[in-house]
Amino acid sequence: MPSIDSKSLDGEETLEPPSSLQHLHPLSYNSMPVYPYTHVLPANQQPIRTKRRQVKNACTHCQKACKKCDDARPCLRCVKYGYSDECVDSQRKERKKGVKRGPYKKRDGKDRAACSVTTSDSAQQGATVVNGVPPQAAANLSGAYLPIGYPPGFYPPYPPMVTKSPNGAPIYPPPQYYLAPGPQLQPQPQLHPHSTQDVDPNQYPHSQPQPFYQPALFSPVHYQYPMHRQDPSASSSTMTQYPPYSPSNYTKNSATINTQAEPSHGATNERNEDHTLTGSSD
DNA sequence: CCCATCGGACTCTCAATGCA
DNA sequence: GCATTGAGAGTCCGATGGGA
Repeated sequence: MPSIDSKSLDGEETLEPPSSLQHLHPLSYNSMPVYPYTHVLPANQQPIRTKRRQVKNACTHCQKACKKCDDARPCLRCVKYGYSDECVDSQRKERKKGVKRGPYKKRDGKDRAACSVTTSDSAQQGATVVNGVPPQAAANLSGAYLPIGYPPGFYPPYPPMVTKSPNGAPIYPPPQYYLAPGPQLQPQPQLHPHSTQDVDPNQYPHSQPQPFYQPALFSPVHYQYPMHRQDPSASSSTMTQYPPYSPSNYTKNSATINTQAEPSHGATNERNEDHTLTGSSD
């Protein structure tokens, strides 16, 4: 029985795909890809560390345990530990208002120049953001260190343009890539991390990155490749509003996810969340 | 090996502030 | 009105220790 790699849950190591799959995708387990994709950087350009990414709202269990959560409910950690039913967003305190802040310090020109194209955070991390594109993505745009399978320009703007609808749900731009089925692999028995029975549709939706690196565990047996839309603006001239997450939006077979159709969730996605390649746009 | 705990570094959010 | 700033609030890394 395969189990969810606890390291990838708590130790933040990314799931290592089978060696034969390592060229396919380097995403971390939880749909929150870490950029830059350090495995494609030359050794002398390996960043000290990548920027940590946070979910908007950790569930109560992860919050209490100070462990990494994810946007799905139940989150992976709660699924693993059997807290699926209790996996709910933690309450956030209202931000204080009316706090006086005093006059702002003016940054000198040198500082401004030093981070003219960086965020304060990325400057801290030594990661330069160029025109809204993460550093490695920028390199990819120029054709350098492009991971196999990623066409130039595959990466979305960083952060992605996300606006909010009147009801507060985030609105994402239409994806410019979709996933095309790749070559069929050896058929594998349908497995689920927690059951040999049918997957409970209320369980964690395993529709996100699995096809890229754990086909043996999750099936389908097709790899998928990101393909550029012929005409993104023609396919959807407006921003796409994502419905709130609902387990019914998922199926146990991620091959059935129509990555060109209305995305299945994303209402809780971070503003600067990278897009995954599985079409759920989070 | 797995899990719980937790200090503190890190990240994100957004009201206050400043400027055109 | 919009951009910038920076403090508050929250996340979660990583070390540590206990139990099976």
